[in-house]
Amino acid sequence: MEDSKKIFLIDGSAFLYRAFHAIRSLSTSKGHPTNATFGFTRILLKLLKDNSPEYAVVMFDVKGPTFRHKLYDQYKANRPPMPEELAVQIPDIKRVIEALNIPIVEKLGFEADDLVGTYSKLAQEKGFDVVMVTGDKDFIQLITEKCTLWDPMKDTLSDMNKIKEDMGINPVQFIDVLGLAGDTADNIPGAKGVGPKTAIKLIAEFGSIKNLYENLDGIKSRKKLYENLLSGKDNVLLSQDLATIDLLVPVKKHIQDFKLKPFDRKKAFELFQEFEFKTLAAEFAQKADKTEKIYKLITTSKELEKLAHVLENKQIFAIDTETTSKHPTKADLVGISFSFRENQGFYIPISHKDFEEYEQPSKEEILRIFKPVLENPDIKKVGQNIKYDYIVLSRFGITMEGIAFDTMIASYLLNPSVRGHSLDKIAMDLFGYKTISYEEITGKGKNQINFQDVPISQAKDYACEDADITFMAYLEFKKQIKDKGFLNLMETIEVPLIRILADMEIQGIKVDRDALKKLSITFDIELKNLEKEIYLLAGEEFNINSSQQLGVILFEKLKLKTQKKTKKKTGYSTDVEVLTKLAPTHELPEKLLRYRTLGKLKSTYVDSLQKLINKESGRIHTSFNQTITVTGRLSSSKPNLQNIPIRKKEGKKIREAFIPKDGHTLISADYSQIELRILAHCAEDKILIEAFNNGEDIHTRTALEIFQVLPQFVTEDLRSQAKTINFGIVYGMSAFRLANDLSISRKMAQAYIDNYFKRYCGVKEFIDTTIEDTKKTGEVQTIFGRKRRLDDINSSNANIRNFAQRAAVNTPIQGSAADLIKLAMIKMDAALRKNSLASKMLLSVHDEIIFETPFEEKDQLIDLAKSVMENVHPLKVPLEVNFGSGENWARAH
DNA sequence: CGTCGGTCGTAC
DNA sequence: GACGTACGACCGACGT
Repeated sequence: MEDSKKIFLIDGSAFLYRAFHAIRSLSTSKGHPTNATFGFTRILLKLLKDNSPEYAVVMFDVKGPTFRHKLYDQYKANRPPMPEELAVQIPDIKRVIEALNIPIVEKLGFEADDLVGTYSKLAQEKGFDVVMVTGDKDFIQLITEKCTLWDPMKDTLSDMNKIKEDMGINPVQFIDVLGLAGDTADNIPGAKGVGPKTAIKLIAEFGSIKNLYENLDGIKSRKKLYENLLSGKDNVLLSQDLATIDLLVPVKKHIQDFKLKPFDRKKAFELFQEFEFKTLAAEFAQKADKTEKIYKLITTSKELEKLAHVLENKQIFAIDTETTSKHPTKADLVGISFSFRENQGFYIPISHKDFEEYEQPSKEEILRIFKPVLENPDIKKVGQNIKYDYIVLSRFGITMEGIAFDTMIASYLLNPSVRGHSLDKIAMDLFGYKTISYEEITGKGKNQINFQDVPISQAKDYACEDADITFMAYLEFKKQIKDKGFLNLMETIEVPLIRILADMEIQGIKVDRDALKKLSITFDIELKNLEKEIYLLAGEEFNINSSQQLGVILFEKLKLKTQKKTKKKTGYSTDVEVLTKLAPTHELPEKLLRYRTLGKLKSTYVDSLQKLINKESGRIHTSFNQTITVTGRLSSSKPNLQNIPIRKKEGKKIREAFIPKDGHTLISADYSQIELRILAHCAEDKILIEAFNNGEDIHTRTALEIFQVLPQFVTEDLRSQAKTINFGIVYGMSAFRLANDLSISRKMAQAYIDNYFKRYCGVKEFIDTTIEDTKKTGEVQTIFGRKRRLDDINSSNANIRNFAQRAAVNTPIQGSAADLIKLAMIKMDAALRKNSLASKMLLSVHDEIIFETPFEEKDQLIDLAKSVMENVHPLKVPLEVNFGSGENWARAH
């Protein structure tokens, strides 16, 4: 049996509105609204993807009077005009539909409904199965055995049976239902007092409006209804006519005209770029035109020497390495690619396993020919995440010099709020290129092969493209970085930092594996015991790590007092705050708190750290990420060494496992109150500046100011409260939160905050003007000109707006601190070299630098670091650095 | 079996 | 609703 053909009749007009309202706000960077276009496009693409229809057409209403207006001059009279924001998107939407090669039908004097009705009839006559795609219930009347109604947004399908079951009527009787009930949205009156429910009941009972009126006496007992129907008869008959979808619109196009053709991918891509639909654009992008590209494999000595010679005579070139691992500190070089001209690339295979028909140069030959160029500081290099290449080359025996630009960092500086600055993304953003993906070459998941096993010819295309696009992106980003005022930041901070971070990663930090092993065992024993106790107290075994299961135990089984819901309202919160509050009422919460603490330490630190000890070096080599945070801070991962515990007793044990190598000591240099000092500087607050200039204890000073007491009465408790407020101010803390943290009333908390701002009026003014300025410019910046856009600051949603306001205040402070410590690292590195010290910088933790120093260099290092770090950049207040040293990180801090 | 959002906890 | 910036372990829902 042959399947009959299917056609989708899409009610475009209904979807305009639904798409418009479903997505609250979306617009291009120029402010052109795109929410409806995006919503519409998404529905359309999903429909096409899920159903792969052979035939489809989109129907639209045409602006202007229809036959219904002639019938009834009040038709749709109460409907407000289409919002301007939506109206301007209609041409855009039609362009998208055209690019997708889907036919559009519209006709003056008729609504989309009538076109759907007419074509539905025509299609069924030709033996098609019809799917009407709409959210409009009026279409129910068109449902037949061969015609169904699908609402893609609710994903509900209505057919004959469903209507019969749900309403007890045949679909065609729905016209009469609408006649009785009317439709407020369309200003169709119907009968007074009769809504959809009553109307359905009546039609189910009487079959039709005609029959209802012929037998109206039958409902005389229901007086009100009877009277309403009687007096509203004219309206009902009119409404019935208005609700009837026209099946005989004189249309020109034939069903055959609705046979779909493939998308015009190029057109669609260009549209999606214009509308800034990044993901969609990426989907529709084309690969770069290979005929324009010249990608060459370089293998023979002659070719290698020629290439090296060409590179030597370039001002700058792009370099990219292919390796055996994503982690640079254990990656071995597999190949190198270069580019120094758009659309060109050269690939040197070095340690591919399968040579195919190619000869592969030896490591010695590569070193002999390329080491001089790569180590020449006068020949500049650009890369995409060139820190990675630097580390890999360093392991290969080449210390790259002359790093001049990094496209990943450029992309980040231009917009730090974007997540991810991969070359793929950059290629898409700048050139609309879809690059060959790593997975395309190596496969993914368990089938992924090592780059060493990638055939050389494929590796060549991939590697050359990366170098080529890096060079192209460099040319473009160089202009943008200069034009937008980031050149100084780039050249004096970010680029010099690359090599320093790389050296720190290469250096790594020593950990005492045995100490971690012992700790793991100790924790494990206590965890096992806690587990037993918890099961006993709970009366059953469950997964303690599942906050969901735990919530059920605590609040349903044991009926403990519920405290709060989780942030996303998915269930009971069981966080530390809740458990602490519950602790006095039951034994279980206490045990859970202990279990959580130990479990966290064991899984996140003790066990994970051991796995990341490098086999060659016996040390841990974190990755410092330079392009992650929105404020300009560095981040650290694999492992994150910026959140190693310190505050609690058990946590300290983990820090104790970080140790110096033989004959060395760990030295920690940390900026004291750097953020508050920056606040003092930016806000030019008299009291804050005075306090820092006098070397006062800032928390004591704040206590004195806001509690209005004499210095001798500032107790440790008051100082601690003031400390909370000092930190809170930088984060935009509310009275609510402060009250909670200090266990005081909200009123009291508000009074503290008011006092704070009264005394530190410069801070108050700084906060206000920062927010005002951000509203105007849409961005904030740090002392060194690092910028972050905060368009949300003008959001109509108070939550979103408040969030942006807090970020607006915090970012210049946190970001400036990041700038300062980065600069300090750069100057420190230079100072170590200049003084020929053997000390190494190992880590940077936001306001702290950790050094590994030979015993005999300790005093010299501290003197040097103190002078360099405290004088890194003049501010309106002095910078102060505290030092600690010891046989482990805990002692050093 | 991988992905992803949610929750929780660690740091500055 | 209510404190900024990160990373990551674990759970559980969901898709393949």
